[in-house]
Amino acid sequence: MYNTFVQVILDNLSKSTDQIYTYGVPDSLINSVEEGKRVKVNFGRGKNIIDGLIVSVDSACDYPIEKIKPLIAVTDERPIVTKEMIKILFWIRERYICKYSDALKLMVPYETQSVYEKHVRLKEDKDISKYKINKTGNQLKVIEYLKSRKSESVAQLIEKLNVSKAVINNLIKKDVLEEELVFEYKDRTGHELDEPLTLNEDQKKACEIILNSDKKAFLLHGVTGSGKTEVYMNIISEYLREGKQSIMLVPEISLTAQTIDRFKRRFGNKIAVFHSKLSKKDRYIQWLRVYNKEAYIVVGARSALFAPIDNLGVIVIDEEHEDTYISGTAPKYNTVEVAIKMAYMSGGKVILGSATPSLNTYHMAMTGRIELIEMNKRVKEAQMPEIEIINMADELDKGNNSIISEVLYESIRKSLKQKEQVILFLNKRGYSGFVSCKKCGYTVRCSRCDVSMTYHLVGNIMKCHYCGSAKRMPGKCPRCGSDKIEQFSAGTQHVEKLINNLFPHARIERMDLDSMTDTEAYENIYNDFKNKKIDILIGTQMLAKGFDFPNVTTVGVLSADALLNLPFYNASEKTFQLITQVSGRAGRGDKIGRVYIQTYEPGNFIIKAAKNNDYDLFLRQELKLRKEFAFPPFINIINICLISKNEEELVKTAHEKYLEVKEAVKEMVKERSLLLYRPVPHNIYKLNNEYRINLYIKVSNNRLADLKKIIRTVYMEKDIENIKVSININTDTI
DNA sequence: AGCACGCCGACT
DNA sequence: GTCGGCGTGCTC
Repeated sequence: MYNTFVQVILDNLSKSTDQIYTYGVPDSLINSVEEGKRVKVNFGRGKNIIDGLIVSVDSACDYPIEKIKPLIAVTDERPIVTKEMIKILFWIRERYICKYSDALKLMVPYETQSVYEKHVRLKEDKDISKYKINKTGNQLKVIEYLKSRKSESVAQLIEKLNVSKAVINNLIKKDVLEEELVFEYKDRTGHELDEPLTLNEDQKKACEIILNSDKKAFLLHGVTGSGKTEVYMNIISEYLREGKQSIMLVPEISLTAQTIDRFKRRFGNKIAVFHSKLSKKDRYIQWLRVYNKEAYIVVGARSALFAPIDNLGVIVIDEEHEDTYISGTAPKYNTVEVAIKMAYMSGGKVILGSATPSLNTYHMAMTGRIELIEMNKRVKEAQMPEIEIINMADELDKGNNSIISEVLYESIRKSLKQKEQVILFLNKRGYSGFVSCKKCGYTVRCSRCDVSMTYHLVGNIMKCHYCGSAKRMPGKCPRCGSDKIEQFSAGTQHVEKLINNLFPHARIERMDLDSMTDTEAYENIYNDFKNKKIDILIGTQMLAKGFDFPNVTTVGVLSADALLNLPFYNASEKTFQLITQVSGRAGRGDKIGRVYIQTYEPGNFIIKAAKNNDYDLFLRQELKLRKEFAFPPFINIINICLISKNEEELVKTAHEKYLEVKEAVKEMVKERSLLLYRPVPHNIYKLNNEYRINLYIKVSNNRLADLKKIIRTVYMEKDIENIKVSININTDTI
């Protein structure tokens, strides 16, 4: 019946249909089928047509032939996904325990036919003069018009020559004209391009290593201002010279406008920018420009990693430690992981750049999986600001119980007096669940997991976010005996008001969007701050990126503790990165900036490491703790989050599923390669009218695959009614 | 996810 | 008798 079959991944199906399907290839399509092309097929009893992607073409099949349906159509003239990327697709499904269709979504574009315009042109091989034209002369008008140009859009012809569509259709029927679909993109031309800068020794060495080493992936560990961007651009232009396409990833487009501008000025219209805020049509236009090799450099956020490239040069991931590189929706992929996998599979290279590399990445460099390149010198000998640690317990002794210490207050006053600007950082919203001593900085932590425990009003107890173990809320500080041990509160809601009272004449703005959903609001504040219409800007970590203004002379972190005590195993790492980044906001110009970190725990190693810009201290200490308490990179931690509007059902299901897992992992627990904890409520138990329950499992590398199989059978084989399942591997952020 | 099949209660 | 309730199971 058929002699050719295709294996197809179908778009948009449920868990119970998460399989590869076989379709028969009718004779008419035999020459069109190829791996990586999209197809249209029938599926199920209905007549509805759905999209799929061919993942292999075979001459036989093992499915009962009478049940096999034919392909309806092949969508693409040439593959949109390479063979290597199909392998990556399969790898992503395994690695992140998701559906085929989840992984597929990353790689296929949202097609928008409207980017094509229908054009007509004269058929070259026809001798036009032979043709007899009917009396109106309209057809002649069209022919004359087209003689002087290659082609013209049908819409333009109708408008300019005042003819009807029928005239053109008749000419097509007579075979005088032929149709074509033309993709028009208006280039930003006429830009004068930047010349490459002369590289210093460090930069030259970095480029040489990257281009000549056998290694596939590199960590470029360079302090702020060491000139990493120039290295990226140099490598990219080397590959460009070879005709290879490259990917330049940035954490968030709107926060990295300067970097993108630099790339545009250097590479002009060889750049395609993948914006999260682009319209579907514009997004597709950019996609096509890359696919058609009109653009050679893709600049964008994490999703740009899957741009349609079949001759990869280099993938650059700038600020590789940023959380935005971990996808928030299924598949919850880690951009750094996928990029390295891609480099190993496709022949390209990966550069990970950061001043504060993530512990995982640095660990990979230590163990030789990737090559480490250090850049310690600044291009311009800019003065790094002095970081001052302020013990808030001393402030209390002095009788100052406001959220602003005396020194910070004085510094703000001085800045305002000199018409300079101030940035103040708050903790991430909503996290004040931990309990600490205002005298000595002691915090209640889980003795098993070493994360801060969260206070629960019911029962007056402290609970661990990971293992669920509980402690009685202490009446007095177990370390210093003080009764000033209480639930921490930074009073984030009132900060703006408090600052307003302290500095009534200052223009104060608050920026607390946690996600960049409202780009316009962000841009307004950014521009107002740039134009000095704002004196004091209060905000969360987002202010740590992109706010490079020379007029900022005071930067304050109101409470480092609120960060340090986030109930996550990587809270220390995130705090170190943030303080380092934050302090870079002060004194970007000639003026020397002042940075103040307020804390009840001035002796904490993270605070010390950040103050002294000592990555090594951070690294050694934090690795030791991760090893001792069994967290990544020494073990895998898998988080399964169940989400439902129906609390009762959720609690019941979470428990039932937990018991299923418990039974299945018995052996692994016995052989000590797996730790299964009980289901625990999510830190924000109720969000958007939904309840959330977490299950944490720690597992060693050699049993990871076995555990994943179990998780798939318990949670992914079929949909659980009214319950959403979200699986995260080795990531745990808010 | 759809869609059909199928096995039970109240209707012209 | 049969219309339709939605529980169950299959889709290359």
